[in-house]
Amino acid sequence: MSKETKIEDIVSLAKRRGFIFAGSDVYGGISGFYDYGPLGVALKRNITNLWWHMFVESRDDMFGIDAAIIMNPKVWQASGHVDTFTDPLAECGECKGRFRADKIDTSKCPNCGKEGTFSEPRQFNMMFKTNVGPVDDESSVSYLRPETAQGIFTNYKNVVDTLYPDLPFGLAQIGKAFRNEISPRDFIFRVRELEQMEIEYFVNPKDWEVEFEKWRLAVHEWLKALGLKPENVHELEVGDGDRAHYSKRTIDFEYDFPIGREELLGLAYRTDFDLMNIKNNAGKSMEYTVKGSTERFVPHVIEPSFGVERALMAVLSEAYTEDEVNGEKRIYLKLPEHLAPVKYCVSPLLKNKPELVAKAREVYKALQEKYGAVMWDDNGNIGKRYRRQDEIGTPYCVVIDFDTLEDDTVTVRNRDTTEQTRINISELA
RNA sequence: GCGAGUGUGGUAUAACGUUUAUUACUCCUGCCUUCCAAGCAGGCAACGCGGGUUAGACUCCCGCCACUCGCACCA
Repeated sequence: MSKETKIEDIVSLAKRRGFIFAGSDVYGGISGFYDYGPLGVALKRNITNLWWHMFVESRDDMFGIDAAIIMNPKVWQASGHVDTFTDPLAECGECKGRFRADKIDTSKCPNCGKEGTFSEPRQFNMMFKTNVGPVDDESSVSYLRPETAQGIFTNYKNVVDTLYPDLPFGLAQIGKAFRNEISPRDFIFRVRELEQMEIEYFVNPKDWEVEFEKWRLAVHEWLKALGLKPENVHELEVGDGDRAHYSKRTIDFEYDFPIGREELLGLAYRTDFDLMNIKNNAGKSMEYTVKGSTERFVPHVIEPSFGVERALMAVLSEAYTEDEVNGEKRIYLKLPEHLAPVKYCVSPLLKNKPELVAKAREVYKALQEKYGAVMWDDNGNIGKRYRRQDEIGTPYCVVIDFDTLEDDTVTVRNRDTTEQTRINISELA
């Protein structure tokens, strides 16, 4: 990321090149929702796929899950979300302070001391409400999940009953969550519909510190794989007063976004809080019996929680680069190859030479079959195509020229260095 | 949700109470082009939405929506 990169530059590029659009754009947009265009989907998928590969497919102790977005409302009562988020808040007309109407004497403002200035209490709940089934009353109310974690906890027993994995083991999930934020801000940083990649890692309580440390290191590996420079990543040890009540240790991983240093992901030790909240029909907690022993306990949980949009925004911020070539401004996305939405762009050097076009088509087809994410471009001149590909972060441009017809070699132009090398078609990859 | 500000093609912008709303880049078509946004010809494309004032509103007024910045919120 260039020092002076502004969020507007990224927003503008994201729209111009088909990465990210305002939600419902043609109708004037809707606050807190964004849509992904062709390039954005590709980039986002590359990120989530990388995560899934890294934390699920390549490990023996991790299992995937995909729970429904709408759950039994009891889930949100047990987790505390219903109570926590239905606070009636009243506002003082004098100092604009907001207070729990059920916790204070609303005849006098505890902040400025004015009397009789409070508004009627209003409900502020971050959960999106909906009704399940044809009846539209209190009995049918449920919520769009405000986090994916509960979908994992509620399936803990199902997984243990079916696979009975050794501890420690983890369940991973990628999915949407919804929060009715009062004021969504900063592009895709704070949104009302978001995607999370979450892991609940179940451990023997005596091992939590060791496992927590392993996860701390694993998180850094992940951030490295995203191409984020270590100097832009910061660990914030969340202090006693600031942690959620159930957490004994939390590290916020922050990133130097163009909007400032903000939270990118969280790593929390949640003790046995979540599993203790869930009881089976006999009122029993989710106990785990260590195989071949009589040791029984409710596992403790370490939760690495990743926001997809924030990862995406960090990747874009890190990759956005402006420099000068021949006195002209060049904008390019220095994306890691494995994240780039398009891996190769194939062009004939000249569009009006049928033999070049035919040969280029051949190469294009071959690469597309092998990699999928390949683009064809024969518009304008070659320099223009390079710049176009630069803006979407395509690492390599392959050009077919007259020599290709003779000896099957092509020019491969590197996005970051703009250097060109001549290689045989068979060596492409 | 509160306060302040801002809304013109995809992006960035100009002007104006009254002809067909300016310009650049992008984009599309054709010509040309033997490696970094060249050139020529043509083309698509905008006054956020609704109401009011007016003979006439992109321009003035009101409401809504969206965005930006503060506050608050971020369990």
